[in-house]
Amino acid sequence: MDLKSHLTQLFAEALGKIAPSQPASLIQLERPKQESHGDYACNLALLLAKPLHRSPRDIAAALLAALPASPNVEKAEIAGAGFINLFLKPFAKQQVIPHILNTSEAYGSSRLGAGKKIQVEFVSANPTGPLHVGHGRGAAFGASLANVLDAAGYQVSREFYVNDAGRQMDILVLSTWLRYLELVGESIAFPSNAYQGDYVRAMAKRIVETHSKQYVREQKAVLQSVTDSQSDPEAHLDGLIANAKKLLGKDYADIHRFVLTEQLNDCRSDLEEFGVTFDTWFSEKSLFDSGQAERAIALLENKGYIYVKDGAKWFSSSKFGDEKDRVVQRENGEFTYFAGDIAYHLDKFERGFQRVIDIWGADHHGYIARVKGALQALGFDPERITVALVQFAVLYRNGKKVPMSTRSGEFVTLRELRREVGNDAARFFYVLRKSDQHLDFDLDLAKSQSNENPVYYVQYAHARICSVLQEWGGDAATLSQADTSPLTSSHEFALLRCLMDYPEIVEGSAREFSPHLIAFYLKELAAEFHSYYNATRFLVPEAQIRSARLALVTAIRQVLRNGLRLLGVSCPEKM
RNA sequence: GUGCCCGUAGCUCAAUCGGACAGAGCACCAGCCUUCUAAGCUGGGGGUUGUGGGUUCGAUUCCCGCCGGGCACGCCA
Repeated sequence: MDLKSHLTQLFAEALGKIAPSQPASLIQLERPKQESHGDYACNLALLLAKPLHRSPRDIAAALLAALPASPNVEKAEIAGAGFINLFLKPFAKQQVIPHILNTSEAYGSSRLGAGKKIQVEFVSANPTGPLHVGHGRGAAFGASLANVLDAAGYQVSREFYVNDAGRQMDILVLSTWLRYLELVGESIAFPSNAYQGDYVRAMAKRIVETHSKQYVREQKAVLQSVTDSQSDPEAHLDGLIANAKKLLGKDYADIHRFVLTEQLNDCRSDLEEFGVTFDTWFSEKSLFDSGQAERAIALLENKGYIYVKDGAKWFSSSKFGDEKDRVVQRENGEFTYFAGDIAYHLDKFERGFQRVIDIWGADHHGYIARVKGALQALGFDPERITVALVQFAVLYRNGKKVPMSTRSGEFVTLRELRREVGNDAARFFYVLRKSDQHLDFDLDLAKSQSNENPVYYVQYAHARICSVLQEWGGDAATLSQADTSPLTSSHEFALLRCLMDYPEIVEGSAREFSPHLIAFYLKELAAEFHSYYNATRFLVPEAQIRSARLALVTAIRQVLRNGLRLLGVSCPEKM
């Protein structure tokens, strides 16, 4: 049993003696901010004041008297309004070192998730161009969160929803085809609202190389009865797309497939290099091809939540907390994106996930109510879906905001960012903020090799420890047997406390879906270590003291490794 | 206009499912390398937590009003 559970048990026994009718679930132990308040504080007396109609300090005194003795507790005292503060014996704190050294990479893992199947869906970018720095944040956040949930004992599945159906893909196909026509000398004015990026030209070039003039069509036919781009740019695009489909026929499907494959491969390798991998790449298009969308809408229809208006089918989402009803099938028979999402979430639950986490860009927040509503209508508990909104990352270069727009081709890609600041800095910076906060990503700061850069600060602590152990030259495996009783300085107690907290940090991070807690914890642990390092020499002649200190720093190194691994950041041994 | 998110030190951000005197980093000032990595450390000044109420033994945290910022309000995806 871990220390905190042991202490909680003590209070449970005391509570049983003085107020047997009160539930033990009331008991909460917290880490006081202030050192003089001990190692753990319990507010049970304050919580009992009202139901017992007694003063908190009275109750605290009774609890204290009923508290069983423990070999781990030095003393317990009443403070403030009625807190009971526990002070641990040094031995109880020092024990964490052999515990960490024995459990190594498993230290911090827990059974909070109890093996439940949980799915984390993230990035899910349109495969219509390179990932940009906004996607990078979703990727870093999602990957870290998935790792944290994994450590917390969930059975985690990482999924990427591929938006391979719909108009944006058609625009990309059209864009590529138009660039292709340019290359083979059959130029048609390139619409300003088509995809402008160089990657489109690159794909066109590949098509020329592999298919020569196979996809050339008569200029006049391409522009046949297409709306003028001046009067209505969007209708202009749609007209061109319609003509492209008609003129290219099966060739259109080939280009579509080629373009999609290219983009997905690019996306996949980009993310892999970033340390972000997925178990499943789920195709939106497959939901429509397989009839799953149709089936999902039919299920809703059977339950009476679908009606027809203006020729379209509507889902009564307003009955489930949405502002208004939403179209699921258009007048022309096509399903909307929303229909796909209903089918997709239904599929998630049918695959047996108890919990589902959707990580979306903040601009999708209006979408939450309708998706949860649809699942509720289908008979599922909407609480099983958690939507984590990730605010946009705004890039700053030379103190100025970098403008971004995918369509205009004016954006900084995730690749460029990674090349510029490195994977480690990018991963760490992205999760250094709560996900629902705007992120100002300062490029100059992230790539500066200075102490302003938190990722180096944490990695540096790790490298320093490696360096010490190398200098020592002994066998680190023997340190788990070391006598840790000499560790009694204030620095050492601060570090022991920090190390003891790690499992709770991981649990809290999992419970609140907040990987940033790991990043903040690591900064704090590194700070405590650097401070200790400067104040204390480890490789001292006295064998007992030396072993104790080396055992401590080795335990610190282990926790730094465990935490950095959750964030997908490397642990260099030299810097 | 309606809905959601956010307002904390000069700047960028924390604050343990309501806890005790609100904490870090940067910037600024003053110090520390003959030692295991100075990408480091030590010390200092910095706050009416946007604002006005309410609930509570206790509020940065929960509720309401106002002010300020962001996002969303399509048979787009």
